[in-house]
Amino acid sequence: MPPMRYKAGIETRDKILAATRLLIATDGLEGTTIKAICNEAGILPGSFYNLFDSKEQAILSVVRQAIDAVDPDLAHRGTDTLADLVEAYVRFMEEDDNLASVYIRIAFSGANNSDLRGRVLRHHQGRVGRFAAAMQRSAPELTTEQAERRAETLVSALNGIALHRVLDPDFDVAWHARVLLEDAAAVT
Amino acid sequence: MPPMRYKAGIETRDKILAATRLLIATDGLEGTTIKAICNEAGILPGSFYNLFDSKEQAILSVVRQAIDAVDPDLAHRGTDTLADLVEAYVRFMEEDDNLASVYIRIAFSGANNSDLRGRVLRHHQGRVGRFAAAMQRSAPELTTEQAERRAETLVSALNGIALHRVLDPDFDVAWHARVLLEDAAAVT
DNA sequence: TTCAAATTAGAATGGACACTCAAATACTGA
DNA sequence: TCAGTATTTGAGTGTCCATTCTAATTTGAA
Repeated sequence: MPPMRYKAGIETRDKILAATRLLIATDGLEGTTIKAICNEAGILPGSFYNLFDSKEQAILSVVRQAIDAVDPDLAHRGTDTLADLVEAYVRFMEEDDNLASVYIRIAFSGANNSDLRGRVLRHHQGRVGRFAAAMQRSAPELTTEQAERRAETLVSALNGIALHRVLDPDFDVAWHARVLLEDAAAVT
Repeated sequence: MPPMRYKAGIETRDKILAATRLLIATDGLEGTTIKAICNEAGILPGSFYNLFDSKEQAILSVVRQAIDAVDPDLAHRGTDTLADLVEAYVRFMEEDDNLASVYIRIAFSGANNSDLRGRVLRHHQGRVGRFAAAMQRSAPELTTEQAERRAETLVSALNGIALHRVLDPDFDVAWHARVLLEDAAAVT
């Protein structure tokens, strides 16, 4: 595995990642074979293995992209409202179409693979934490544990919405997400 | 494929279905191989193919069981409240553990297979319809379309909860489902 | 008890898959 | 231009999978 010194290698690597991303998003993990990736990228298996040690490695790269894209670092400021967080998720799903499908498909299809599972679970924890913090900011009477639990409800429900959209591209994510948000807000 | 006249055949068939159900629930579709099924059922491939035409057929049988179990025919009376429907779903998930996991895993992992996809989608439609009807019963000011949309939100969100539980068996489905229900009820 | 049919055993087949490798070609710094 | 390394090629390897087949065994009705 020579270390990509020439332009051609970098371009091929990008083509491979784009192909992998597209395939996971549209066909799921089981449809994402080396042959399919090479086909989509317009290369041959030898080239793939010149740049990646394994299929797993390419998939992990794409998953990392997806996880990074779910909540942009805006959220780190610690001043976002719940509405901001939900809106960011909705925007991600609408704009970063394929990456969003990757995120959802991996979170649940690939849940048996230990590497992927760990990565996704850790990310989910952080995500719930951020939602909980935002809830407490707007409703300080909630204990941390109460906020965590309600945040878990909301995040899981949002994932359900996102999941539905993977199956039905016309599903109006923005509308349904807003309903969940408003319902939750009306109570707290 | 001789037509199961003897007791032994029926027992073997049951063992195969139980093994398939367990494997889909715990390992997902990709872990459900003929070898694994035979292993779990304590038989050999020859016996499997004496009773089923294909692996697909066994899986479809299990999926049919799961779909039938999601909402027992109680719901057909057309007098259920939203709370009844949610409670029935929660009970299904808590009592029929493996079948519930099968339902969720198939709905999303197997979403590429045309046969499974059609079956699951059709079932989902009916399910949303029943939730919408219950909503309209308790809030007659809603138009049919409004009720349908809100029902879709709730059912998707519930599926998100159910999905989370497949990944984390300790997830408190009943509690989170109740939160969703109450939040939705508080608004309408 | 007997016999035809049901059931099981278990090796064998063919295809798809992830991955390897040696040879050919393309690139770029000197 | 040229040498040396990056990159591509495409056929090949071994493994695992679903499925098939034939011979053996078991069943139960008469």
